[in-house]
Amino acid sequence: MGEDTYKPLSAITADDVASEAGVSRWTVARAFKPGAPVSKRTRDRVMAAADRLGYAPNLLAASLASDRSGLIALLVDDFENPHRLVMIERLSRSLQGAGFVTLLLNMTDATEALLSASQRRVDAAVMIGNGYDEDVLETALGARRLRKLIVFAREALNPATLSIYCDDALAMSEIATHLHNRGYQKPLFLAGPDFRSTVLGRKAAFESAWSSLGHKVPAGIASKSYGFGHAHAAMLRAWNDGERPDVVVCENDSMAMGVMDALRSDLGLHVPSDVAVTGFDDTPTAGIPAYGLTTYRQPLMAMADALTQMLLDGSDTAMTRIALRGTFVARSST
Amino acid sequence: MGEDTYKPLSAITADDVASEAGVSRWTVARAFKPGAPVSKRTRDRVMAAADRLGYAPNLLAASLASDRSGLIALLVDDFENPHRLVMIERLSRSLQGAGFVTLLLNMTDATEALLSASQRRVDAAVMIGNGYDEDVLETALGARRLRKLIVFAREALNPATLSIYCDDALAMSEIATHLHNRGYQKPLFLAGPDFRSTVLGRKAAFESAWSSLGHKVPAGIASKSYGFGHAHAAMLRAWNDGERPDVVVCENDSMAMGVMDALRSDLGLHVPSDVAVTGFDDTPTAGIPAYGLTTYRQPLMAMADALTQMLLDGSDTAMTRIALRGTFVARSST
DNA sequence: GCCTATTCTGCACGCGCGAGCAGTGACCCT
DNA sequence: AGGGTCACTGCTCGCGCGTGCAGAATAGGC
Repeated sequence: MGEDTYKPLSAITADDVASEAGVSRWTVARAFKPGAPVSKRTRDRVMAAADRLGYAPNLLAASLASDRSGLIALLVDDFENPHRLVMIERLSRSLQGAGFVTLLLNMTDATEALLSASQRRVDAAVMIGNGYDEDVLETALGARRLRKLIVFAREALNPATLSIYCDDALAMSEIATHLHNRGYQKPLFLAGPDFRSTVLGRKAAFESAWSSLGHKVPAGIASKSYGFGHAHAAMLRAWNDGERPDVVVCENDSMAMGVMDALRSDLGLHVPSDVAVTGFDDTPTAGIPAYGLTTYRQPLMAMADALTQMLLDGSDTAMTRIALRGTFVARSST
Repeated sequence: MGEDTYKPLSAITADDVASEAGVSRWTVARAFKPGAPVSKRTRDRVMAAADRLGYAPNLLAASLASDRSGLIALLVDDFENPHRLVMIERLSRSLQGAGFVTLLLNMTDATEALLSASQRRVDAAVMIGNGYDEDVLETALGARRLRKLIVFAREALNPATLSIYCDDALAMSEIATHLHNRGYQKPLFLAGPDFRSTVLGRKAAFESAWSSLGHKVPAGIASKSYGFGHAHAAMLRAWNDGERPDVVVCENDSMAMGVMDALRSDLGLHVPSDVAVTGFDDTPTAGIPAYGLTTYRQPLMAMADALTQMLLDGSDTAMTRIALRGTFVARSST
């Protein structure tokens, strides 16, 4: 049979292949299932027939019948942050490698996105964001319908919620030590709008690390968003308010770059000689000569793989949180 | 009934709601379908019952029965390019607004990704990339199984393939005119590895526009990828080979930034006084003071909406290609 | 108050496949 | 050769819902 005998795939079912190969529908299914009890001879015959007809199993029907969809929802907010792209890429790659497929949900409304995910019967939902309120994870409309729910790249407040993240305490301690060794005295912490930062997050981690090096508690300001522009504005405001740090420690790279531009272009200062800057994430642009940002790289691939592994094992009962160590990256901004 | 009567969603079906509301299963379905013939009274009763039980329709089963999944596959490659994130965001937002949901496929192998999409019975597949060979779109294993296939942000070679893209001819003509007016004489076009650029793409468009302004055909070089690093290297190589342009016209912003860094940090030149640079896309970082890149913004939101509209109408027979006009953005790099 | 026109509502059937059991045949041992 | 064992194959039922039609209920007209 030539290629022209292909029907639209939607019309070809396991039954067609079965009669083409002279076996039953269930044998066809077995042929397509690795490790199923079929003789090599029939499997070959089935596969040949399937090939001839251009058959591929309908995963929708399979999901319905088996109650496992192989779909993983990624609920993402803050698309302004270029780092999101890296996360998404790592996750989708790791998941695809394990036979999962990624449902990308633009999370303007977390509850709605969770509902949408549950209606598609995803095997798990992964939260990637800082703008959502964690309470929705516990409401019925939110997450109770979901099989599994994982908070990614952020430590969940609720100890019962699974989360996979970069160890901020370790990270900030490395940054603090670095700054201490370089002789900086007056750090200013620039946090995002997320109140969590002051409880669990990087701000708290930095403060604790800096204090334990024998310094007094550093000053801190907050930006209206995690983006470049608001950080830029926040830096200018702080400077005009008389804040005179010798290093600005930022909660992420986007903000750090906003700060650097404010310092250099608007205030005419030099980085790092007048004021140094650190970031977090090691965004692609952080490494370019124009910035040379000292930052901290999250172990994204390891985090993604940990997630995939967790989904494969179903080892959700064992651990509820996985904190991984990243790598400190020193560049010319400090 | 309190919240505690919620069962895992997977256990609640339309039947449960039906008996709770004292109607038949099909009436429940109608209540959830806008515009279906149900009396307001019963619809309200059904919705109340559904609410009490925490019911939401199983979209997997619905897809199987109706043969429309509401899934749109996004096949993406080149995650290095931060511009991809913007595209993905616009698309997912526009599609979600129309009730679709996005399947994100990391396209390392286009054929495999297309197969995966077809097995999930997506309503359409959208190709976003420059690294794939368009031939796969016509093979049986590739696209013939797909209901609809749209090439996004690139003009399809095959005239029968639907595509939605920014009008490169217009764009390059605006850029060329701008450069001409500023008095530049010796542009160098930096293309990506994609051979298409020389036929349909931006390179051809720029050459034609530049020539029609009375100049001779500009010089051109190619980079090994669309990324920052290779563009950086390509620029240095060209310079060492004696190339002395007064402006470098790049196929995208990432490359343009690579070129700027090569010019400034490695060759000690000034932009734009020694050599000017233009990009394409208006990436978030293009606007920051450190670059101030003159570039061209694709009308992404309009492109995304055009796609959504096309999917809603099913107006695929009417048009096969939609070229939209973007906006030229002049900054300090020229 | 009865008949028709119009809503509504209920139902048989099917979407394509998976789980788990029941059967068929082959192969081996005594 | 007969009985048992194991490898393989077929099959019944069901996943949850949509489609199209037939039957029931309601409204309107005289």
